[in-house]
Amino acid sequence: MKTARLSVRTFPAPDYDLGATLDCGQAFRWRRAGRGWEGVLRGRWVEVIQEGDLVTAATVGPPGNWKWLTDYFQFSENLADVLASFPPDEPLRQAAGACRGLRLLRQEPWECLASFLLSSTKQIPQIRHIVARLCERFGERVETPPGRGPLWSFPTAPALARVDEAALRACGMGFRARYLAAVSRAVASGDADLEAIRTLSMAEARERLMALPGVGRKIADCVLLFAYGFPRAFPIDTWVLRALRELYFPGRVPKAAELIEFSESHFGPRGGYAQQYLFHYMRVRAGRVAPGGSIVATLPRDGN
DNA sequence: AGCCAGGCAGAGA
DNA sequence: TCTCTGCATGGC
Repeated sequence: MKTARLSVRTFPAPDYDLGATLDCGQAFRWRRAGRGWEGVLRGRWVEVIQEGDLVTAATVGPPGNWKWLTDYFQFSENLADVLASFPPDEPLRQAAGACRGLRLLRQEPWECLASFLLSSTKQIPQIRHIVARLCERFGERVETPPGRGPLWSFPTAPALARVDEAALRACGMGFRARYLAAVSRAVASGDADLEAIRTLSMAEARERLMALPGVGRKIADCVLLFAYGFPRAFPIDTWVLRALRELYFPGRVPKAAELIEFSESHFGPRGGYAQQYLFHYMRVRAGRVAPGGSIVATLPRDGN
């Protein structure tokens, strides 16, 4: 048996809280591994460890130019610019203070779409569990270093299109199986072209996504933000809904349409980032998640 | 035991 | 255009 060859590289990652970023509910496949995290990117096992302003990544086999990894983690995004783009209101000041270093990833559209299809009225740990079973049963085994894993790639759309709906349901996804089966077939057949969506405006891209069964405004906005990188996409889920109501409209209950309008006009060109800060802030406040992975304490404090 | 979870779609008003 | 409800499953 040939021994896997490990490739290692360190990247500068200032103002980056890797733990919070991987654990905040935008991606569902990362798990703690010793001092770091391990997961699968583009069918490839990856481990990432943060030490201060540096993130060291390890993978198996030739890594090429590592673009597949740097695109995903968006290390070169300047967080100070993002925070400076936020409106200077008190809720966001609190959220930014509580979630230092929280980042948006840039995920692959298919995995992101399929994962959020499974997310409706599910708690984040439950989504992780369903996705893990889906990968284990229908993904491809990924090469891992000795003593690590096993891990599987996220199953492709054609792979899931071949699976019986009952087998999907057996992963614990309940009524969402019908949607996942239908969307898998649409993507596998080419009726839905996830790559072509990259070239569209946000409104057009949202329209295409919402045409898929089981994809409404919220799931579409998650994919627009987390996969396609539309910076103003602002998914409003139950947590963000509560944040908007409690923090921005105390004392009355605005309707959904008014909140959507507010979210589009108030939060600026990086509204999606603001949304993720509010989301994470609410969950931290409620004790649903640690403020930032175990690593947050090693982040540099630059005063104020 | 009953309520809620990173919602959506269809029905009825 | 709106509000209401059923949908599977699991955690608390």
